[in-house]
Amino acid sequence: MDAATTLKKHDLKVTKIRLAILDALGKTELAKPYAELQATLAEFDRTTLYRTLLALMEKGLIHKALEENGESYYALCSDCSIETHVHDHMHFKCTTCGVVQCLDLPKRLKFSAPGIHIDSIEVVAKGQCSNCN
Amino acid sequence: MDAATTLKKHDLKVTKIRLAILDALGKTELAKPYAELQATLAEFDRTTLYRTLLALMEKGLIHKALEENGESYYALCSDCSIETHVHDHMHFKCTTCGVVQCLDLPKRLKFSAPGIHIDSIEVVAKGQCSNCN
DNA sequence: TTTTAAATGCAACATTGTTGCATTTAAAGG
DNA sequence: CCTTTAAATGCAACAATGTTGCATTTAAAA
Repeated sequence: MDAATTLKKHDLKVTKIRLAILDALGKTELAKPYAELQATLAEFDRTTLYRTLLALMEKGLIHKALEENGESYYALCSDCSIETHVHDHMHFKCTTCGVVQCLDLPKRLKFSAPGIHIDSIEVVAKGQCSNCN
Repeated sequence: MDAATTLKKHDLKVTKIRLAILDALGKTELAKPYAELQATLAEFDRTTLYRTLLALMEKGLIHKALEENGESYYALCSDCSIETHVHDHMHFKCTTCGVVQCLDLPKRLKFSAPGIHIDSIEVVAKGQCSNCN
């Protein structure tokens, strides 16, 4: 499914910056840092970028994969095309080259603690990617 | 062990703001958001707070428990008194009242993925705390 | 083609991060 | 208890990102 169709399916108008963001994130399976997105999309006002990222996140087309030292990394949702918005994956950051990617989790994690009710779990792993080790 | 002794053991001079930060974080087992720390420690310059938090993190007395929407939550390290700096715990945020706390993990987590080498894993869970459910 | 709600661009301001530098201070040594 | 000095602090300044209001433009429905 192309980006324009995806946007329409999520009740979002097809606009230039929305196509550009999906294109920028869609070229690889990797998460992109905000600064890189802003540089790539420098032709647009940064307020528009800010609001567009919010809109795409709200509709479940993209997600914030990692937030580290004030820098946010964004990635496409692998399940863009379906209704429910689940994340059966973890986020991995290579501490050598800096890439951030989404990895599948073999099974859904379960944790528990007395008295608390857990709705969602996020996992962030750090180490060396296949290019760096 | 009191805060002054803890500072000395980690080669940090005993200063007013360092004692104040350890005191602010030490009253409970909960992580405190940066804004709250800054308000509590308003008598100090925010640059000093910034550099002091860095110093305390570098020496392993405190850690950043969570970073969410640009807000960082800080907490004491439970193993302040020992040499090695390990975190066999997860971070939990109550989506109702907003509290962030460190919870023990029953066992050390292990993940693997083809081609990559994982050094560390962080887990962030969200849900309702014991007061809110 | 017309209409209009939504999207965009621009201005403005808040918060946090970050560095340089002059001043103050903790604490070691005499 | 003093002197000394490396470290800590406060202040100024700037960068990056988050956030809102409002006027203008535009996607897409009628």
